[in-house]
Amino acid sequence: MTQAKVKILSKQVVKKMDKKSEISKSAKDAIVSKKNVKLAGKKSPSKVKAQVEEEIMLQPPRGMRDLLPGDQPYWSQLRRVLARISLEYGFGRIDTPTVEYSNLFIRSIGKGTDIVDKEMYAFTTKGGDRVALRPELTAGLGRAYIQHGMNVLSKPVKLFSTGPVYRYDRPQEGRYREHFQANFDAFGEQDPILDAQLIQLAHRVVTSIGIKNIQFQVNSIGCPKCRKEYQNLLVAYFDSKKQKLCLNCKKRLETNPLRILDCKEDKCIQVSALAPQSVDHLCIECRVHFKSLLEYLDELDLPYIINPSLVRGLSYYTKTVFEIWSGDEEGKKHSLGGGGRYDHLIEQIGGEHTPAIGFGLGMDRLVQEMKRVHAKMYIEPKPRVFLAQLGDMAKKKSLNVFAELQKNGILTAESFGRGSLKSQLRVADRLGVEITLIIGQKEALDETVIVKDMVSGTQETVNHERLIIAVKKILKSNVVVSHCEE
RNA sequence: GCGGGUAUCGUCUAACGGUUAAGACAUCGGUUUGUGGUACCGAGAAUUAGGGUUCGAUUCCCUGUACUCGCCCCA
Repeated sequence: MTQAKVKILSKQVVKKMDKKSEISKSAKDAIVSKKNVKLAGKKSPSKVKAQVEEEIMLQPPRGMRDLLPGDQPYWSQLRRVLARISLEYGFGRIDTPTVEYSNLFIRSIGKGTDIVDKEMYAFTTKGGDRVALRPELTAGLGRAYIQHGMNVLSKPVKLFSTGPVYRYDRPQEGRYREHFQANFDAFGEQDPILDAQLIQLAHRVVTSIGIKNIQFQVNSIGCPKCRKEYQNLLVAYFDSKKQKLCLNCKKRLETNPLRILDCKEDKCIQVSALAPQSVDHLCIECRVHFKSLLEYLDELDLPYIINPSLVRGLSYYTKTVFEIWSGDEEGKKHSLGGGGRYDHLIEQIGGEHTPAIGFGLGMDRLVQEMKRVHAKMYIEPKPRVFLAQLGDMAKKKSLNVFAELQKNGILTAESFGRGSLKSQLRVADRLGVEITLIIGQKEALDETVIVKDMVSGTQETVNHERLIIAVKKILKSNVVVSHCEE
């Protein structure tokens, strides 16, 4: 942002604030309440906070949240696992923009889906482009695949990506308007062994972060050819039972009849139970594909069930679809991710025919599960040395001493803003460091440092040049703390 | 988008319609000027916002907001 812009902006803010405070002042005067008497002479910070909150919003927009330092060990652990496994399975990392043209999503995910019709963060830019915050990762990956001519690479082209995705949904536990997904996609291979391999990969990720009690649900929704025939059958069936369906499903009969199978209304479940199932109406090719996938899965010994009503909300899927669920002690199920084959997506958005398969994992939900099962997590290395300073001259020296320690690989904590040695030692003690280095007026003049062993309480004064060696010597004699807790 | 529940210091919890809105934990400072723990002392810190009922509202009613649960949908 240019300086001029900043100036204009801050002017506007000031103006706005003046206006607001005027309003609130007059409103308060009008009331002449006892509360004001109470407030007289005492500036209530809460009122100030409320006012600021109103003006600049001390909260992110709905459905957005902060991932605080306390959460980060879980996220680090998850990212490490993802990075390792993507490498093992030969997936190359790719990052695509958060914003794409709206049409990309409309063409790929499909009109009539909730994601596109109701949940997209779509807007028009100043330049008049119709764009949207990505509601999922696959569309952007497909676009990048075509744009960069990845079809010339040796197949399958395996891509791994993580990042935020956006859906204008009603927030709930484990559901946010901005959430993070990890996506694995393989382009250019139609063999069902890929389907099985991706499910295996998903299983490895989920179990590697310590989540147990996983179940895969798989289904085949066929190719455009057999699905069309099946869909006709289904529509005919539901049409005959139309009066027994819920209002929503009556509409779905026109727009997206497959989704009726997914409806949670009792009466619809009853009707769906007797409906023709997609697995019974697959064409030969799709049936063979599904059958061999199941054979691979049996071979892998993965916990899976066939769920004939599994449909998924994105219309680009063909043949294989699957979801990953975890269950807790109370029998509640949590959806962790899902995916499937999308053999026609690439040509739908302008590429050559490219069979492909992929899946997404909800990282927020994985973290949630990690917390629930108390999964082991990555422990950041803790500083084992504290640097304390006393007096102006020492304070000036301390920055350089600090930098020197870090350069030598000695992770050091400090609290330079504090004045008294007492309060600094208190911090050092709380941090549980093994050594505290003290520089006072005298030491600053003599070019020395006091090295205090926090365990024994003994201390010695050493010359500047010998500082690093002396510190390392004490650290080495102490028991080395493991960085990763098992 | 629809329905239910909840809302007090940073966190967790108190307060028959009348209290200076209390406590614990956490934070910061101090207990003689250059040494940690404990203890002790002190400080800052809240009624989600706006209306209404009432002599008087944290408490009762309405509206907004946020969170939360279920639905819808999804990861």
